[in-house]
Amino acid sequence: MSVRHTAVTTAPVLPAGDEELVCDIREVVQRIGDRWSVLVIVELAQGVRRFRQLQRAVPGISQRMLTLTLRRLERDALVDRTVYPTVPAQVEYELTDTGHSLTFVLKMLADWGAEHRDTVMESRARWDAKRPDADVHHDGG
Amino acid sequence: MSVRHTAVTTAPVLPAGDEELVCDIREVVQRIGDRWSVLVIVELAQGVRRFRQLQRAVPGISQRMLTLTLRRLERDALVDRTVYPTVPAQVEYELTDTGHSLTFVLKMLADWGAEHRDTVMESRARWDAKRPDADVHHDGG
DNA sequence: CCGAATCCGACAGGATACTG
DNA sequence: CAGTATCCTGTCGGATTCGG
Repeated sequence: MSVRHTAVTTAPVLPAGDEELVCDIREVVQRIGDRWSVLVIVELAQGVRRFRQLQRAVPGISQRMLTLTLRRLERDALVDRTVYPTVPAQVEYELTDTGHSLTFVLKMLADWGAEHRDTVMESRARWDAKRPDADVHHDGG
Repeated sequence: MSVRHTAVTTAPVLPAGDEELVCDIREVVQRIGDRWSVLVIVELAQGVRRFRQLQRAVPGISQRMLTLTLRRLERDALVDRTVYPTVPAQVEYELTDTGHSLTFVLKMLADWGAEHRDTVMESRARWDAKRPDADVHHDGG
């Protein structure tokens, strides 16, 4: 049950002075760092979904944000949108190959999160207990 | 130059109905999805850094945001903070083992970004050309 | 069913000035 | 050097309403 096998035992993963690399990370994180993109991608990773289906599968998302999120994903070639000219209209969304390739990365994130959640949570609790008045989460309240 | 070797050829990476997994992804992405955390982590991946060193290494970050970012990272046990009672004060920041383990994940993100940046950018350009008036990036302008 | 348009609140984050 | 405190703005995202 040791955790150390994930700790640093080898070379620096992120080489110094590689601005492009830093830039790439930033772009990706910023892209999927919004409130809903990841949740929509994960749901679409299961297969083709229609609009209402997605809205039900992602609790709390508004119509507006679902639309916006899907448009952005479509714009970035992560999601394909197919309109069937039925009445009423019917639209299907599915991940592109690029979008699917992202799910591998998301899996890595999930694994890291699962492995270190306890450590993070405990540290967080200790920090909050020691500094009850400091509010670092957002602006200085 | 085919890109298909990264496409989906195997099983679904993200199993259906795994709420915990989804939750883990969200937490991680939300945590490092802010404007500065990744940049600070990448810089600290090079080694121990002092406050001013970090500020110079991360162009554009304000004192306020550097402080906030470092506090949050410290709170989550991703960064260690060491104060030397010299005059003037001197403080050193370094990644914890947990923090270092995150750099592996960031490397994955960087690799994905590097590999798919062209695809995304081209799609984005095409989308914008086709819908010049639609502004999906933020609120409806 | 699938959206677009409008209004509005909350918060992240920048600029600046001040402290130890 | 290493922060803190205050003010202010831009942007994200929710609620609601209307259209195809």
